[in-house]
Amino acid sequence: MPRPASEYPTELELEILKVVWKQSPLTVREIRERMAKLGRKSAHTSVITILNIMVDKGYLDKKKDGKSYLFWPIIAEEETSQKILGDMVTRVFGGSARNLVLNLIDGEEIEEDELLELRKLINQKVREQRK
Amino acid sequence: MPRPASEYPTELELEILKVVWKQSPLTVREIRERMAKLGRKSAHTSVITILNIMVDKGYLDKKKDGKSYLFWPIIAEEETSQKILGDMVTRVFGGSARNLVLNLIDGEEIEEDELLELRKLINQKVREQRK
DNA sequence: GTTTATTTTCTAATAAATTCGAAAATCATC
DNA sequence: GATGATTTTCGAATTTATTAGAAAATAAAC
Repeated sequence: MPRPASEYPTELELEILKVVWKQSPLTVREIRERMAKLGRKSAHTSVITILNIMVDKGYLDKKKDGKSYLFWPIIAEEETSQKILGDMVTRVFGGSARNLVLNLIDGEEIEEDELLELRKLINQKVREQRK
Repeated sequence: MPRPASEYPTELELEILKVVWKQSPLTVREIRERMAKLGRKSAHTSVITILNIMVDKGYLDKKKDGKSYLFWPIIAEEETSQKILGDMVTRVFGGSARNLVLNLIDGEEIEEDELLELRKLINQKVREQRK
């Protein structure tokens, strides 16, 4: 038994999702154009193939519109991100969200103003939970 | 042109790295035993194959010891986590570490005491940066 | 209604990731 | 130095992820 299928969108699928999360429904042509603009150039048929796989996987839905199809997402961005992130917490950080954030603020990824904003957000969250 | 090779350890490679980060050097047999204990049962030859790939990729080094080889990591856990995490910030959260943490604390992943500890850690980091 | 442009369907190829068996090599032991 | 146990080498198979061309379908335009 080789590699199991990913439980969440693959890299390419995520790029497509980002496009349709921003605006939808879109035709294949429109999705392809937006992907190209983001630096990912694929043949028209390649895009169709992936889109149909994504429909099969339950990430997108489609309906005929004249000669072509319209596609739109049926999974939400926030939940998808959460799933990917949750998997990373488990796999990379041994299940500890704390360790993830620790690693994040130890890297160079994050600036002081972002840190201050995070502190504010955490305070809000703590207050919310206490209600 | 299909999928490009991953820039950081794959899922299985990461499992093996976790084993050798914990203790090393180890023989194939020992690595295999520890993986089995963690729920990942593979044939002896499968483990060898992966280990040699990991040596090729520069994740591990090995040296002969009697009839068998000893393996140990030559990449650090923290840097590896940072790389994976950084890629996720880019790909999933549009480059915003802030958005990642926001998503994390909005999920159910995190308890109040962890939140409080995070706030403490952020305060420490802010103070450090100001020095 | 035939030509033309666009779109989809169908088929297939390629590389990465993962898997492992048969055979060869190695070392210990008798 | 033959026997046996363990280990590695070598070759190959399988599935996912990604890619795209040839042919067929569709709608528009003349």
